[in-house]
Amino acid sequence: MAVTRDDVARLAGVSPATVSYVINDGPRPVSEDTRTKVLWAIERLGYQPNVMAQNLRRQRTNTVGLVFMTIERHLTHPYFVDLLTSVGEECARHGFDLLLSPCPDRALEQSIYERMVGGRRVAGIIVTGIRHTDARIAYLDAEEFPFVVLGRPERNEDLHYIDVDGARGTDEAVQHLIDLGWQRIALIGLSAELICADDRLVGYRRALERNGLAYDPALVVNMPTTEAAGHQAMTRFLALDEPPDAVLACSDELALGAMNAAQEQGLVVGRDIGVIGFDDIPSAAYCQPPLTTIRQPMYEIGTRLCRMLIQIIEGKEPEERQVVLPPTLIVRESCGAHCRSS
Amino acid sequence: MAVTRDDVARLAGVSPATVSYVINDGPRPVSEDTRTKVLWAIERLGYQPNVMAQNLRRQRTNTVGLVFMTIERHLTHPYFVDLLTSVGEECARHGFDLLLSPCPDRALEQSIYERMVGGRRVAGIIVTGIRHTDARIAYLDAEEFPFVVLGRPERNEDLHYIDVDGARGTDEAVQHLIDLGWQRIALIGLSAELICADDRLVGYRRALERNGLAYDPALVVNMPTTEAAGHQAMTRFLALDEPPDAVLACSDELALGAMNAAQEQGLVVGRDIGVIGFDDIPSAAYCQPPLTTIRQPMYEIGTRLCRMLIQIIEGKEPEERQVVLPPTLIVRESCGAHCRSS
DNA sequence: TGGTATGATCTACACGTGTAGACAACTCGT
DNA sequence: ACGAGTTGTCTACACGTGTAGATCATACCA
Repeated sequence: MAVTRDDVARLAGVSPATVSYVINDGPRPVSEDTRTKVLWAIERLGYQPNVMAQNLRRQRTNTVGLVFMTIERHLTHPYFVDLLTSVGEECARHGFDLLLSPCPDRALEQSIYERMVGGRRVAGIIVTGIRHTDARIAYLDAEEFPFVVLGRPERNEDLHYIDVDGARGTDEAVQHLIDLGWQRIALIGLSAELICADDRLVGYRRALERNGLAYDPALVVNMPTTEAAGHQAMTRFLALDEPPDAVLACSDELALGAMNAAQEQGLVVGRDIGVIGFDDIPSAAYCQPPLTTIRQPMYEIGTRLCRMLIQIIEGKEPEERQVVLPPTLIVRESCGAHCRSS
Repeated sequence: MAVTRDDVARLAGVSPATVSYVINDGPRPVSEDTRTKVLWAIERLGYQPNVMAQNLRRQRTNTVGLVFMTIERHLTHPYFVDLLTSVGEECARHGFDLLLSPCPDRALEQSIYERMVGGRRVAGIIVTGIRHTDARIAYLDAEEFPFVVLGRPERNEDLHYIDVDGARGTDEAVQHLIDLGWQRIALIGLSAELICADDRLVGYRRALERNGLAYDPALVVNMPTTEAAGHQAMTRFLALDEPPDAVLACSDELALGAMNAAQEQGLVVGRDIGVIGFDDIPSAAYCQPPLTTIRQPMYEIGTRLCRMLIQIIEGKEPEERQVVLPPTLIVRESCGAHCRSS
């Protein structure tokens, strides 16, 4: 049987309450003398408070929940691992745990959230992959359950979120392509239901318009974030009567697939066609040619998002409520910067 | 205030115990009549049992723990996401949750496990990235805590694990390279502390020996699983007086980095130098040239591993105890199969 | 010196559930 | 018709903790 608070109290010659006061730096003061005795007994017995009992008593778990879609990938893999890492580390810093739930089917999504919330399995939730009129946000709002959002929901007045300015990212990327002399620029967008897909389309159109280029719907597609989808999109583009001479893909995985398709057709990426990705995953720097891409500070986002959530859980006013971070264009070779700028 | 079992009991006109018996299909029988009334009341009130109270009473959480190293990546990103997905889905099938803990520093590792085990935060643990004389396994064994292992620990008589036959994978890959006419084959291995690093070296040497090729230590390095490391290793190889004409990398990310380095030097991968990777991550099929690689059935491994663990947690004898799965060589173009077989 | 404020500690209970023990109603064989 | 067995239900407690209320010693002031 595991050692309990009562054992510690007995060994230290104090009451169980006093042990709790020491452990929690509790609501009552404890004399230095007693504290020492208790700490000694804790050490001696190797006592660790029973988390299940603490949770029941506090009516709260020190756990943060995160649901991730395993179909229609809404986050690229490396990007997602960065998020997990940063969120997990920030949790650990505050004595929190991270509960992860994959969602293999949209139909199960609601029940997964209800399970987390209704069963009080977690104290707060990080929501990702925001969609138009997202039922999850309505639900969490109605339940008055603590949550923060990765991305910018539509009705967001009193929500807590951190987002990357996707429009700015695509705008800068398109401008960069235009500056290099590309004329007919296609966009491989994200799944249309995602709000950030719109956002990125906005930047794309804005840059075209500013430069007096026409917007051609035939040059825009929406895809899940996979190499296969990128390959498919590029193949389709190249079969057009008037194919694009450059492509902006809304994820690096899409971009890798697109580059591959272009290369299959004998095109030299960077010379015959320009390609830019989004995210700056590790392999972007090591593909051939190295991929120009729009970096998102994912690690930092995860950290700040998690800190925000924990502050909400603990009833404090979070230091930051709504953050929009700028992305950074990382210029490598796939956009043609090295062939064409001379 | 949340609705409790007592509320349901009151509404249904039965005792709280009866409600529990219905919910758990409990240790006592319940009449069909009563069951209906209780289920109606549960439905009506939207009752969900309080997990914290259940945990305390049962002295067990329905939670599986997984620790992952965030330095010295021991798993490639896509590979790791597959593991998370499959483990998470299998957990959900059994009503379990998945607790994830990143470990940013080897020095913290022990305390992370102690936190999970000692605080009874989880009911069982999945251990990955097994090292020589691994303290974690000794610890979990000593605590008699339920755990399963991804990979094959050294002293494994009574352990539960699932592993991929890495030696067989590297053996087949080297044989394939030799069959294609490559003569001087280098190995970019994993971090030397990993047991599977040894395993793969064994297969590499076995294939060389069988074909009468000398083993040259200058052609073997150990690296963390990153593109940067692969790039560095290849650069070093190519600077040798007698550089290799083919390279087997123990992860696809290493292979991508290695291909990139070779291409920087003007070599055509598949013609001037053969490259084979390990894992078959999604981008392996979409890099240029497409990467020949050794596929590991990660999704299946995660599923079976998790099922094994849950059976152990529930006190059943697991259906399988020690499994070694064969990897599969996926031939694409980076090995030169398309140039040289004609 | 008596009264009061303060600090340190203890006793006792609630959190919501699972289930053992008690008990009542009902079945069945003799 | 009566005891024994079975079935269905209820009452009561334990799981280990956090903390409010009570208690007690000590310090301080008038």
